[in-house]
Amino acid sequence: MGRPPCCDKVGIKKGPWTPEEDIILVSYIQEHGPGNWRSVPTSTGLLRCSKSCRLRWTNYLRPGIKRGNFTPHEEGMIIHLQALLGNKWAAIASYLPQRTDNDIKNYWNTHLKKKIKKLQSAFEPQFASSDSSSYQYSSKSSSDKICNNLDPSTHGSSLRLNQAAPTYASSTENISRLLEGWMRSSSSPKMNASKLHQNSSFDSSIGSSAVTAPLCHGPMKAEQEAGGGGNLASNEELESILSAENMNGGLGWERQAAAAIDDEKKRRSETHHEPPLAFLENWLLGESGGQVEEILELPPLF
DNA sequence: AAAGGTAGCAACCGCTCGATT
DNA sequence: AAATCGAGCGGTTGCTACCTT
Repeated sequence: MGRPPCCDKVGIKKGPWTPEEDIILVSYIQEHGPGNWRSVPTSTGLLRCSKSCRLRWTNYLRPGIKRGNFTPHEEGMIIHLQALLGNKWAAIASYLPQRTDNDIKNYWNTHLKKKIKKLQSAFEPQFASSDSSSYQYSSKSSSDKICNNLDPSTHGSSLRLNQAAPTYASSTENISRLLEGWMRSSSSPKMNASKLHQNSSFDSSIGSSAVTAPLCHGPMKAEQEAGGGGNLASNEELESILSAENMNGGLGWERQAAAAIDDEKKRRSETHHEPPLAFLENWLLGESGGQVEEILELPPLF
């Protein structure tokens, strides 16, 4: 069945959003809450299509979004998750609650993909023929090498890893102040998202956003998105993985992760199944079990 | 100082899916 | 059952700032 475009494209403005448009959009959402995007252009007078309004909100204006440099730990998480999930940016974003899938995707394409390719060719000649867009661990030692060498502080990368935030972002920070009322109640991202989620006027969009997914639905949402249910391991497999992981008690977080990766590699080589994401969830989250602020405070893996 | 090249990122495009009418 | 809508997703594009020559 054919579906008409979200807008008739006549008289629709495209390109970068101006601060004035942002203010109009934020003001409208403050009053009505996000959702019913189709009515936003007509209600606000914005010459934008509904989809553009929604994207602007979810990728840029929505409260709780962290902008600017990615931390080494965030880099590490993205690399690990991309290795296991592939280009499932929304699923990856669900583990990095302050980042949008678009941000992560851009960061991967512009920074990490090159970085990994470079390291692959430098440390593992056998990597050279592989596609860096789907980086896989070939061995614990190689992953360790990569891990160690991804730390921007330990190698003189010419990449502009710490580029300042765009100047436009600073102008939208003013707009973000409009949202202070939402944010003031708590300084914790989890609390912010939770409180927002509790706010009935925002339930519809915030509750369904990828960024808040682990807060509202737990990482299983990412699991469902990435695996679609079809790639999940059986209960028996999960139990064996989890019990094997429990035997690693007392190891450091990084060693546990490496050990878990090793175990999973072995399991995958034996079963040729896709990774059960509960395994990933388990070693990423450890005991925190979805507590995002704890994830973010984990020691840098890279 | 100027021109050309490059990198980074915001935004768009096209598609799918689930819910609703 | 079909049509429509809202939302989500991944890939791609185009603008702009920065870098190099």
